[in-house]
Amino acid sequence: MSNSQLIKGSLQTIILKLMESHDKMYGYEITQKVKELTSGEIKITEGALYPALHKLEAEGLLTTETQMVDNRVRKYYSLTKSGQKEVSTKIAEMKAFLDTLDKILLPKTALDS
Amino acid sequence: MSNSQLIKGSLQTIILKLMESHDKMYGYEITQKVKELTSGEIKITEGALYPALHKLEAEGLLTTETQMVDNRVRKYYSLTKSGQKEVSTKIAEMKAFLDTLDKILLPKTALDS
DNA sequence: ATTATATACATTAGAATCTTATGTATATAT
DNA sequence: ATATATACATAAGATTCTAATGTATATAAT
Repeated sequence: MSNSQLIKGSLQTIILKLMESHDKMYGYEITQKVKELTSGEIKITEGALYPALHKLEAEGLLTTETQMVDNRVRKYYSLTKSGQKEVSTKIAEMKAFLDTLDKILLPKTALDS
Repeated sequence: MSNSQLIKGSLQTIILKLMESHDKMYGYEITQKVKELTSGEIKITEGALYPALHKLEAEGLLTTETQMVDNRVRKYYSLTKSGQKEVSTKIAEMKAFLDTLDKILLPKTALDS
């Protein structure tokens, strides 16, 4: 993510969640999809993306298959069974954390607006 | 934060936001307040807290005054003018990021529940 | 008496995750 | 000939965290 270093650690969750609605995706496609979905507000850099993909593969959450398309290599990633479970876990963890964070960040006068 | 390493970079925002509703706070007090507000779900470790406080002070967002209480040293932190402005900025940035994140993490069938 | 816990500060080693820069290679548009 | 897009990847350095350690006082428990 090239912009806000505000929140680190969300990249894995983003990747896994995207995979949930796409049978397979390759790295470059992920960067473009995220840019498209967020109107350019989140830009995933290669230096963050590829290590994250390699790690998710090493952890058994993603598998790969390489294809040649237009004389260029594409490495497609897909969710494994384990990966499918992990998506739900990671999303739940993030929601829980954000709910907890709200307890601090929301003004006590929570009935505003 | 002892639990989720999911979200790094939110500690500064947490500290500044807490300061907004407390004229002055000392380090240990912050750890207890956060634990209390989040029912023990977020535990700030000293290794994260003190460097963060020192950095915020170095950036001119916090000032300090030391007091002796019960024969123990307490270092009180307060928001500077600059710090007061920065709270709003940081909160706005975090909200913006979370809104953007939702574009990816929320299922397309956004009308669900 | 001694040990554990609470209060209160702080630093350090190591891990994890990011940015920025660089590298290789093909294809297309200017 | 150059820039941009597509497509992979690594490496140096920065930042931010955890876990461990250190110092010191006060109090509660055994």
